[in-house]
Amino acid sequence: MSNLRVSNSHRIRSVLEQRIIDGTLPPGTRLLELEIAKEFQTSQTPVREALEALHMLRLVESERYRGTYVRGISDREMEEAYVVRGALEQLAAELAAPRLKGNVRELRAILQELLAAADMNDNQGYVQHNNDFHSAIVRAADNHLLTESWNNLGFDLRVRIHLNQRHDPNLPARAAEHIPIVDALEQGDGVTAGLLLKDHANACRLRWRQRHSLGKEPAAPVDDSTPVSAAILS
Amino acid sequence: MSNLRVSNSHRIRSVLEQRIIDGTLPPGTRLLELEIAKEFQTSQTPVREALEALHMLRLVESERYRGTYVRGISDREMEEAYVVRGALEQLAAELAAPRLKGNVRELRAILQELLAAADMNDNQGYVQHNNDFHSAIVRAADNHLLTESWNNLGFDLRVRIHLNQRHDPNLPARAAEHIPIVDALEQGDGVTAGLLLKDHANACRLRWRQRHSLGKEPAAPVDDSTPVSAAILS
DNA sequence: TCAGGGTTGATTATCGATAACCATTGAAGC
DNA sequence: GCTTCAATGGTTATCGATAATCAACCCTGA
Repeated sequence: MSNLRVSNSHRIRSVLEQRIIDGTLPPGTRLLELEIAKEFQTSQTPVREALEALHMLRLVESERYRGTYVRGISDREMEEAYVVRGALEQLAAELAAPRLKGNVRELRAILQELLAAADMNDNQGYVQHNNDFHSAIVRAADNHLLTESWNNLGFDLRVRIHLNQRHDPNLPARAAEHIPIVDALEQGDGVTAGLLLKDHANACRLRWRQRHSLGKEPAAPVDDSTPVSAAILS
Repeated sequence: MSNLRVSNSHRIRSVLEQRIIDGTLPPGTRLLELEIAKEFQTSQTPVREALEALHMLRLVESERYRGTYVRGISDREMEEAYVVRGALEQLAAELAAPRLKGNVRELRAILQELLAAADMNDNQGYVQHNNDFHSAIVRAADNHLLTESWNNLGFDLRVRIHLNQRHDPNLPARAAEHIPIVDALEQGDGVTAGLLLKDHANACRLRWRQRHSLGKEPAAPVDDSTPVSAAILS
């Protein structure tokens, strides 16, 4: 094999990941190790490693001696992810505020791109910049485990998967929710920024529910606690 | 090979994990695939899978073509973990409260064992029941992703690793902190329980700092925000 | 003495083949 | 017809060997 800078397993992982995201491999699709190995002109070994990695990303499921399948992401799981994300980002804002006080140049730049993408109704761009925005705040918190936990939610993956199905009809309004967050961080007010981020995640969750599980499962609300920030900001 | 109910890779993973935890394999130890394979009478393949799993647990580090090493857990990482744990458990309490209201029999049972272990100064038991306690609350939140994020912190592992070095000198006092948490949950007051859990994590973090990095790194505080619950409970 | 570059030993990454395993099927017994 | 169980086909789990890669060492020439 020629000079390979990335391992075979990594290459296979990337391709399969992309296919799952763009819907080429819909949920339920069976992933046969030898079949994939044949396609990528490799042996079974790197395929197994790639599948294991996808398993960690929760993109596939596997059963011993039974095989590996593409995993669907349920509306319920999506809602759960929003709830956890809200809590993690609230914490991130509180930790990041001292560092970002008077130093939000990068954040504002991302915000501009986000707003521009929203105005042009550019979904792809919106998702990208939105992820950059939240990621930047989390990284600014300077807590490696927090960053890793946030990444492990695989939120970008989830969103990109579902984006190929249905997307938010009103991107500009959604993008505008990010403005006061930057303002609060610029002033070093982490508590307010945190509450705004939490509310933002919750709002996204509710919009998600409206668009997908229209009125479904009202018996088991995931998190309908009162948005505390409403009172603070009024 | 005889009738194996668990895979070789899983068996190897468990043994190595235990050795890392109990200090048989101290941080920095190099893990040679073929050497381990020889010891476990297997080929390199299941060893590789085991090492990959340990890598996901952040117990080892590996570099391409360079090998795998046992990873140390720094005091800083330990503090980071406490901060994230506090946020996740605060959320867990809020979500779990409706479910646990008037239904904390299991929690109280665990609490009794926890208090008993603390009184007997039984470290092993304390760690076990303490983990059960927090785990029970997280599971009661009925949010799979939250549970997984919490598990991914690998808190039990971290504590068990460091437990073999130095442990909390006053277990009963620490155990007693759990009592008001159960009380709040029994009344369905998730907000209070959440704040108590957050404070509890923070207190653990500060005790940790006192015992380990005595007065070190005062320049970069991880999270010294005021414990909000103090005001609420007064 | 020292810098550069090829060589070697050690180790991981990958391979192709085999063993272990599960679900299904179909025949035999009831 | 229904149940039981052994044979079968398809797939994963594991194997032992080879290729790829890296770091350290040893030359060589200045």
